[in-house]
Amino acid sequence: MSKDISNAVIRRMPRYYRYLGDLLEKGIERISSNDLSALMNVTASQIRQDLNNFGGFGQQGYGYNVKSLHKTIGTILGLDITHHVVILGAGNLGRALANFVQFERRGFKVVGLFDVNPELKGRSVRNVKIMMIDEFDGFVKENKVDIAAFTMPRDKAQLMVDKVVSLKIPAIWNFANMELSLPDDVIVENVHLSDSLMQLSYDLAKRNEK
Amino acid sequence: MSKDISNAVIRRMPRYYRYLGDLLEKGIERISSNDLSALMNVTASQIRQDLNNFGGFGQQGYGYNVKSLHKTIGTILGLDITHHVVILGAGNLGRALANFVQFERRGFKVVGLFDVNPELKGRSVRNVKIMMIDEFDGFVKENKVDIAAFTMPRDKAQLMVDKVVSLKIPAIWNFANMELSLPDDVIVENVHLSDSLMQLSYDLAKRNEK
DNA sequence: TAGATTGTTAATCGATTAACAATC
DNA sequence: TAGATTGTTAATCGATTAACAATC
Repeated sequence: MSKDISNAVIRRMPRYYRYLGDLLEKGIERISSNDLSALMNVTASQIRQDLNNFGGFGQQGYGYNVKSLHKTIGTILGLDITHHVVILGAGNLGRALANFVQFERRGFKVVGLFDVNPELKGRSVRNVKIMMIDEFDGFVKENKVDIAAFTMPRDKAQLMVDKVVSLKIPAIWNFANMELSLPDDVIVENVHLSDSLMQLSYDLAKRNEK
Repeated sequence: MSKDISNAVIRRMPRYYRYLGDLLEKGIERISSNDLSALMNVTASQIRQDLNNFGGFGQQGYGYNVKSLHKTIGTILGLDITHHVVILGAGNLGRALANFVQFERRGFKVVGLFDVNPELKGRSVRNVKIMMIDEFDGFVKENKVDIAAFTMPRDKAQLMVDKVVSLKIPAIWNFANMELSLPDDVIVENVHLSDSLMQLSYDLAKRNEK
């Protein structure tokens, strides 16, 4: 039933989810597209269009039930499924991700942390032992792994891509500041911190220009 | 001279910059929009349109000079200007950012790291001492600060927003998993790791559906 | 000069917004 | 029932792609 929903829509879903989560915490039961639009600074029309890609979740004259909409979007995003994550690179960034509490709440379970630095061997982060990278192959063969987070230095990244592909890990969460070349069936989600910084830099430059 | 270039275009500039940097390293002197488009998996038309927003950087019959285009895009993005950054929250993520080498290469200089945890007091990361948050006001009054990176826990974020606004720091690089409510003249660049994870989750769910 | 490739206009495509009938 | 608000169609707007004359 994948009607191929546009990426622009998908990218907005986590934001809806976040806002609905906040409303839920505040104990708000229902909300109209109009009120939500004021809160989120988008048009009510867009909210209704977006949600209707997945089905009619609202009710005329009432609006949307916060709790059930939140849950539904969670399901759409696959947050009710547990994903097993390995983190490749146990430096500050890798450890930050391993400590990231949201992680587990959203169904992402860190099952392994790998590094090349022998000093880190045996240390653990939130009950996950840091292993050496030469144990990686064996580990993946023994354990289900859905996502490999790339937090190693840039120069090790392409090498690990090849490993990940040959081990048939379906998805990569890429923090290495480079474009990974990959077969089409591997899912990649890039977090280019460097690009984000450049955007900030541009905005500052434009501001000063005025 | 800000003709208000569309955000879609701006968001693509860092990627061009990255590719051109790679080409430069490989010693490639010139490239046509056509060759670059094949490399980057976008249309040649889009490349030419994008670049022409800022001026005619190419030459008919020749293409684009890699080195000068790289430099020009760097200037457009404001990478030749030094920005002073404070990191608010010296946990793993804050320390990871402080260690981020790209950072300084792009004109971002970490001038201060702040935390509430007294155990961290006096420790330093890449020659930047960790200070206590109560020293923050004084520090900002003595030093130029352009960007505050928000790497503290979510519940401290809105409090720090108020501080940043009253101290007139122009920009926030936000890693806290929440929407910050801010006056319009404060620049914010959000890095919602949580959203990125959800996107990944969605892609995995869709894949499994097939 | 001939060939290549840009800069730019025009055509197409897709995404957003507006409007309103359906309906709770 | 009357009022509110959705779901959805139609209109608009903006972004991408195609095409080609200009020009190096």
